[in-house]
Amino acid sequence: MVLFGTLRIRQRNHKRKGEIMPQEKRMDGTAGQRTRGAAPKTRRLSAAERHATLLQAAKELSIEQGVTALSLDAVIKRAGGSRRSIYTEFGGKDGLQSALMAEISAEILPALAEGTAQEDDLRATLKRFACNLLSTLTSARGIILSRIVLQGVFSSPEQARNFLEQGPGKGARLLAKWLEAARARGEIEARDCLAAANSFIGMVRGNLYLERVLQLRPPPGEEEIESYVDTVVDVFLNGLRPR
Amino acid sequence: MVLFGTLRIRQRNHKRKGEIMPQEKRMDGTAGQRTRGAAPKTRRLSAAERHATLLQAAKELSIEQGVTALSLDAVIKRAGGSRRSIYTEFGGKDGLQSALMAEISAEILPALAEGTAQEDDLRATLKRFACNLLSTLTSARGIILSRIVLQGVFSSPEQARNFLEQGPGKGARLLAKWLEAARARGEIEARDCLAAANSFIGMVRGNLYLERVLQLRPPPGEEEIESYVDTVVDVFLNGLRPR
DNA sequence: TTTTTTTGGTACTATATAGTACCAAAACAG
DNA sequence: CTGTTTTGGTACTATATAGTACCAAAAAAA
Repeated sequence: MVLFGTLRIRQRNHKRKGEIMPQEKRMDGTAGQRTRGAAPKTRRLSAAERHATLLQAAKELSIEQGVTALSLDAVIKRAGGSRRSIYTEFGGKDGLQSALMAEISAEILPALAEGTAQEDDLRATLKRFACNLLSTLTSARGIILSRIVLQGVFSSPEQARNFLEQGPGKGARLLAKWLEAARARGEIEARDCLAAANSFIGMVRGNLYLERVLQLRPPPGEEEIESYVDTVVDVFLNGLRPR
Repeated sequence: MVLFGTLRIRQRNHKRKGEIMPQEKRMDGTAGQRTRGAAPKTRRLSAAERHATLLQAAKELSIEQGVTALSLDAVIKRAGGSRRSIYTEFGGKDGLQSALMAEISAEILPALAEGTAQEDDLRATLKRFACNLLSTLTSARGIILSRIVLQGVFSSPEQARNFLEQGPGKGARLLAKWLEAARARGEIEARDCLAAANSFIGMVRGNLYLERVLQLRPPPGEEEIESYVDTVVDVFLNGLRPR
């Protein structure tokens, strides 16, 4: 029955190409007879609840189908509520995506550049840093964020720059400082500590990150990460040791 | 004659999704008055030429605006010819994208796993391999291919697997063989040569590849690549040297 | 040249989906 | 309880774009 109605409508919408804007546009009036606005049965949500629910639904859908496939209809269908709530809460699709990205960034980026140096143990410092980096990057959230950034390169290059700057870039600078301190103590030998830091981060990402972004494997377990990081740190530190 | 038959068939296969098929569909008739099929003025192209031209246009547009934004209208507009040629040549958008991907893969993937070992000089071998890998990966084509793969993860995971397998994966296996040989000669010390190879490749990719995929910088010059690779190889080989 | 086949160009259909309008019911204020 | 505001649900518009139909002109065949 309902289906019948929607089919009718669909057959009627020609007149594309932004044509002259027909007079008969009938922006309402006479609408009394129609059976619109049927039956709200669920409890009303608060603004904050709606906001969170919508974001959550968007996040899940992004994980499941990719960010490019994210449609407002799907978000509404999962989150409940009406299309309008997206517009009141986020201003539209762009706003929703920005909010999604901001939220995930806030969760992820700090973790990518996090770490405290243990003055007396560079190896332990590197290991902790690398484990944290790798597990964050390859986590489900890290992967969504990566994909959002990757797929949005053309529409918002600033976001891409920001991601790299605030994430791996910041991490590399932090790491470089530690390396410089170690060099000053004579523990390692290196020409360009920032370059070395970037290499290290690249080495840590290795294949795992690529495989994760390409959806070819589940997130690694803690042991897997630790074992891989052990090897990497060994090679790296051995490579930098004074001769 | 026969050919005619097949064309007809292709033109006729609509009615997807088994939809309701409205009565007034007016599958022609009365078309005599319309001024369709206006004035073809350009020379006709051969099938091979059309094929190549379309692919080239698709490639350029993918570079400029990203693969997800690729539209058939845009391709036709750039390549000339008619929409139909896409369907006769490639069968549709999916076919075009597959062809595009196949073409770029054929150009790129072999280069990612290319290299010849110089028995007597592991360092030089690694350097050549790394330079080649890095310049290929960060080239315009390498980046398009990466993006196609990245953006198509959900629609065609096999392509993603294939990319990783035939590209970096194959390269890592090749590299691992060289490392094993060097280990047998006592030049290096390593537990797991394949893991070491993967680390090395990750190190080579480093930040450059990420920056390129994110469209944050132009392709690196030869000197930049060589200088970076020098550092990486130094650290790596030093890290593996016997104690 | 005349006939047949192929193809460029265009019109058109079908569909997906972003965004808007609006009713009626729920929540809320008094 | 009564009137006002908010919001869920739906109808509807606008637009982009994949895919189809088909004419007429160009190329090829006869």
